[in-house]
Amino acid sequence: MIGKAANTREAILQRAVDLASREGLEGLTIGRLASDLKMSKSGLFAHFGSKQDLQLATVEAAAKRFLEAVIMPAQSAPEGAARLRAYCERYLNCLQGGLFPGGCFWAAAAAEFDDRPGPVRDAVKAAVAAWLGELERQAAVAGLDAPADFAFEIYAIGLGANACSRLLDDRGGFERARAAIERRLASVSPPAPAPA
Amino acid sequence: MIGKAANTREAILQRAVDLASREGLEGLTIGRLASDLKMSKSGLFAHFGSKQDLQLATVEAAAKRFLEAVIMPAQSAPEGAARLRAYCERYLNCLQGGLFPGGCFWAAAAAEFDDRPGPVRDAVKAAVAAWLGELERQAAVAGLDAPADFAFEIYAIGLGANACSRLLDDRGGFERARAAIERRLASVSPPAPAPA
DNA sequence: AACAAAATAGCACGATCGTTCGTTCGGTAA
DNA sequence: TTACCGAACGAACGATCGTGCTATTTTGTT
Repeated sequence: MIGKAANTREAILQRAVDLASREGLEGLTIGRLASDLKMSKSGLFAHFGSKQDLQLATVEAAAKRFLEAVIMPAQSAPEGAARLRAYCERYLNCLQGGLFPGGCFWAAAAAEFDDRPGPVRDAVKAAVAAWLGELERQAAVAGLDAPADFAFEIYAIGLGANACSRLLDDRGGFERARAAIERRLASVSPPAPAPA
Repeated sequence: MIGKAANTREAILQRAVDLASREGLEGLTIGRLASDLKMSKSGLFAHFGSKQDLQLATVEAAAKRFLEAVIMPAQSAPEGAARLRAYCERYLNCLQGGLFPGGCFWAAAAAEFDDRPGPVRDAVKAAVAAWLGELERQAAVAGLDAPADFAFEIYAIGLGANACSRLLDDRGGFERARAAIERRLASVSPPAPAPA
C-alpha cells in the first residue's frame, strides 16, 4: 500500500469530471464537491492546494476518461477510414451513453475557457488540439484530399450533435451527425457492410 | 420623454451582453457590471429585480443584436440559396468582426445552460431553435433535399468556427467554414460570381 | 419655484466562495 | 508502548455573491 491518498484523489476527480460537465469548470465548487463526496472542504482541498490545480487535475482526468472510452478502443481498427469511423462512432455513442453526464466535457470547457487565459485554457486547448490532430492524421492516411478540413468538420459536427441533444433535446442530432460523417467518408471508402 | 430609465437599461444590457459573451451568463456578476458602468450595485439591480431577470434581459438583448447584425441585413437577398449565403457570410463576419467581444454569445450560453433547467435555458433554446428553423426554412426554399440536415450542418460549422478561432487561435477555421458551407450550397446553386 | 415621482446611491444582511490554520484520528515503525 | 506521519476534520478568515431596505439625488410637471 503506497498511500490511500491516491485512491481518494481519484474518487474526487471522477466526481469532479461529472460535476464539471454539468456545471462547468468554474461552477465546479469545492464545497459542493466535498459535500457530494461527504468530505470536509478542507480535507478535499488539501489534495490539490488551489482551485486552479483542481481544475487542471479535472481536465487531465477528463482526458483520460475520453482516451479510454474513445481513443484506445478504436486502436484495433486499421488506420485510415476504418479508424475514423471507429472514432466517430465511439464518440457519438459516448455522448449518447453519458460518458460525461452533463454533455461533452470538452464542448463545455472550450466555451467556458476560450476567453480566460491561463493554464486551464492551455490544458483544454491542448486536449482539443490533440483530438483534432489525430482526426487529421487518420484522414490523411485515409487518403482524403483535405485532411485538415475534414478534421474541422468532424469536430464541428460533434459540437453540433452535443448542442442538439443537450440544449434542443433533439436526439436526432446524433443520426444527422452519423449521416454527415458517413457522407464524407463514403467518397474514399465504402460504408461498412451490414452485419449478417 | 417618458423616463431615462430605458436608456440606462439599454446601456446596462449592451455591456451585459459583452460581458456575458466573455465570462458567461453566470459569470456575469452584478457587482462587476455595476463597477464597469460606474454605477452602484443597487442602482443597477433596481432595473431588473433579480439576477435571473437580468440574465433573461441579456439573452433578449443578444438576440436583438444578432437579429440586427445578421438576420435583418440579409433580408434584401432573395429567399433560398442567396439568403443562406447572406446569413452565413454575415454570421462568420460577425464572429470575425467581434459582434460579441468574447466569441459567439449563443455558443457560450448554450454550453453553459444546456443542463440548467429554467427560464434562461428556455430563452437560449428558443433563440437557437429560431436560428436553426430559419436556416431550415431557407434551405427548403433553396431546394435542398434534406433541409433539416443542412441546417444542422450549418449550425455545427458555426460552432466549430467559433471554437476554432476562440480556443485554438486558428483564424483559418473561418475559411474552412466558408468552404464547407459553399460545398453544400454549390450543389443547388452556383457560387456567386466574382465581382467585376 | 415648488412638488411628486422616478432613478440612483448607501448600507447591511446572510450565504457561499477559495483559502488557511490548528487539531484529531488511524496506521506504521521503533 | 511510544513516537511519528499522512489524511481528514472543524472552525474561521476576508472577499464577493445576490438581495433587500432606506436615503438622497435627479427628473418631469405644474
